[in-house]
Amino acid sequence: MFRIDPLSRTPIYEQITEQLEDLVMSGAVSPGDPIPSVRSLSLQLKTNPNTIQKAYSELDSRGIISSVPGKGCYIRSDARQILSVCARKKIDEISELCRKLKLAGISEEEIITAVKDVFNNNDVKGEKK
Amino acid sequence: MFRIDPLSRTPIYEQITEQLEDLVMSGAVSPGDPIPSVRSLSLQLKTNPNTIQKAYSELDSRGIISSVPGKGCYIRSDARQILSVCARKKIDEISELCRKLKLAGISEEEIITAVKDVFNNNDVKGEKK
Amino acid sequence: MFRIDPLSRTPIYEQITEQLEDLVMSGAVSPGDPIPSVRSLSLQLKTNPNTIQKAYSELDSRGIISSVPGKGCYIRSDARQILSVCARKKIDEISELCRKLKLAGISEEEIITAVKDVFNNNDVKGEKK
Amino acid sequence: MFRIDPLSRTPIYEQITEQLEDLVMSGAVSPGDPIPSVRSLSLQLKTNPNTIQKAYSELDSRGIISSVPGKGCYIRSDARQILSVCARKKIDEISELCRKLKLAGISEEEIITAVKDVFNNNDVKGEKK
DNA sequence: GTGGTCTAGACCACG
DNA sequence: GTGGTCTAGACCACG
Repeated sequence: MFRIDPLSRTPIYEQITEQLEDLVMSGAVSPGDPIPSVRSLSLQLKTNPNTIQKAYSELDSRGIISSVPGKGCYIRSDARQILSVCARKKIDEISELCRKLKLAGISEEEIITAVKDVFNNNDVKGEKK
Repeated sequence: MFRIDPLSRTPIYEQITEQLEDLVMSGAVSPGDPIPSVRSLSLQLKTNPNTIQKAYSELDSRGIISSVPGKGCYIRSDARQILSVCARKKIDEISELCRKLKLAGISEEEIITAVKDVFNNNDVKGEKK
Repeated sequence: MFRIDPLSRTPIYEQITEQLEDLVMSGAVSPGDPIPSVRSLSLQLKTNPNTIQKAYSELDSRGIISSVPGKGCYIRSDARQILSVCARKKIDEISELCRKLKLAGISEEEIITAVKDVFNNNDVKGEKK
Repeated sequence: MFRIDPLSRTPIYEQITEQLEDLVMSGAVSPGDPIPSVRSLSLQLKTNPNTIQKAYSELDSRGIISSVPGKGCYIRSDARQILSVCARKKIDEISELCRKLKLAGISEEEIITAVKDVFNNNDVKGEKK
């Protein structure tokens, strides 16, 4: 379910939150679905339980998951909507990157080609067509 | 010349390097131009001189500026070329963001519109049309 | 692992980067190997942690080591290749020294003998034959 | 007589000492020859007189020049011999560089070729044949 | 005045 | 425990 790179620069807890959010958005997990317990996931990923705990707390505070004491964690019903709203903020990030690319002399076409590539292909992350 | 947000999670020294690189790419500063001395900038931004020093060292090692002990720092002649090469990497960042937006159900058109907006307008950073 | 001369004019942090690079090239340390933590090395060498940090940051930005916050630092897989490329620049330094030696009346033979000595013998650094 | 690069990483005073030593070794200046006064050289090179003073003090303490108050500075009679002795130390620097190059997998032949190039050609510094 | 190095010590995020 | 950032303040070489 998760793939962790312990040597990555992005913190492990962040890799987890990011991947779970991706799973929610892609429909791989649905509202109401249970997610692994802190303990089981920490064993599976061979990470410190505190790290998993931090990831789950983060997701909880964002409204993505809900942890029910004694019962476990599950995806909240409005998880997708929340993430959709967040997604729009990423458009601003793209605009900001475009501004820098424009200054660097990169053409509009080159960027649009990159955007279209993502939407035309069912690329797995990082895969070359 | 610089605007620092001491409460941001991006380190102060990184805010400085980023902003100076933007100034170079936008043509606001040109090769050969002097940049503020470590001490004067530290006074102006109310940060520790070491923090400025770290930013300048970073820029020096990247080939953007040249620090001449006893004289000051200035923009290197090939600064723009170096940054242009780096800029291409930002396209990958855009692709990654697009992948997430695609999952979130954002349409290709919406993103392309945002890209075109940047290239069509002479937007000042952060300005709304 | 390291020998520091605090009275040398070459900065402590540079003595460290240089020695670690030598250890990589000599095969004394290998890709994936961990290197001492910032704190432990600072205690061992009786220097300030910031000085070690600076050395490690430098090595990180050169691609020799990778610093993983919360985990430690280790030798990167491509460390040797990077250093091999850098090594070629040292040939220019030798040419420059030769020019001065030529002016000083030192014969070509004498220098070539010195070069051959290094390659023929398994000299430990600084050992006289 | 001197060519100074004010933006170079090597201090101006060191550029001066180095160049004067080269002039002595190449025979361009001879024992007993006068060298420019501090004031005239500082005007000519557009540098701070203190910088010239520092260079001359350095050369004086090494026994290369002698300054006679009220009369000026001149090359000492034993200047060449002193520099010849110093030159031998440069062979050690070459050996040290060779050790690193050996570790980096650079061949003996490649280095010897570089050495021979210097001795076979009357290359001006930095000139390609 | 300029940049560069270093120490001492604090605080942070991460695991 | 780990590395990373930052401040305060000292001292250095260079010009």
